[in-house]
Amino acid sequence: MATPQLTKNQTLVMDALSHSEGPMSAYTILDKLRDHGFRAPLQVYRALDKLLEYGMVHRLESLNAFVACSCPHDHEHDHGVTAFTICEGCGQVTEFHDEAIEQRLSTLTRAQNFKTEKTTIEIRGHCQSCA
Amino acid sequence: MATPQLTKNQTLVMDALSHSEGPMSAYTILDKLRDHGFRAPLQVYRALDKLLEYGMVHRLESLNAFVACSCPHDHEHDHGVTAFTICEGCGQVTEFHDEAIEQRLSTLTRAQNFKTEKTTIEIRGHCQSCA
DNA sequence: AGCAGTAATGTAATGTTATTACATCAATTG
DNA sequence: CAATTGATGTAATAACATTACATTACTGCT
Repeated sequence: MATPQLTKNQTLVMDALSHSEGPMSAYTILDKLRDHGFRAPLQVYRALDKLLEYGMVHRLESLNAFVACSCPHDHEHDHGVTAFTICEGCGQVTEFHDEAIEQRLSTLTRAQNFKTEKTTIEIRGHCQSCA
Repeated sequence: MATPQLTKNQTLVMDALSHSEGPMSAYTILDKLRDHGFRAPLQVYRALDKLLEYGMVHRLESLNAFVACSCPHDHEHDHGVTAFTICEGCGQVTEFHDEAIEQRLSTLTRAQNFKTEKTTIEIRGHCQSCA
């Protein structure tokens, strides 16, 4: 998917996430952007929907929070399954991709004739520094 | 972990989940149990916390909902990583376990010196019937 | 320029999920 | 039986997300 030109609100939300150390909730983003004219949650959620669609942002289901995609390159092609380690101590989130896991999940879902649309893999624990 | 004797509220919540076709939200459980004297969300959440701890119930992060564990036997030992396919059509949830994925995740987290506490794997899509 | 159609935005209200705080009751034990 | 601990009851509030509707901005066409 080619990354389209972002709108004003999308750009603001993307910048907020990019400059953040870790994941942010929609309401945290909202608060960060009040100075830029944001007033309501929907402004954030609408921007996030698009950014998720473009693959520039990921949603962390177990945190109800969002992070900028850590892949440096553009988002023109799908990166397959994305997985995360999430440190309970410092909040650090590390994104990774693994072909072997992807293959294995594919085999398993295929065996049930299940058509995968989105895969969530989130590992909660403690990072090296916080262990 | 040995499964302890369940309290009244825990039993009610467990029964509600066991007899349900699919996952239920905490508030749906609450509504089902009003006739049995439930009045407040906390009664449900407290019971769920224990049932999760005992491994008798799983939380589906991507749905904010809960399902009874499908393992038939008691819950005295850990089953390692649990994964789910979740059909967007009919809501059917299938629990599965795979040693290969577990091993691979273990290798990957070990490489970052990450100490895993809980792993979430949820695959959204469509089941054979709903494809 | 004028117009129509579409995408983006603004705002309010509401719906859904989860937790905090505090009081009470019940079972166990020394 | 006092003391502790675990379970429960209740109210209030916090946190996360969506619906509905009005308005504005952009695009393409004549």
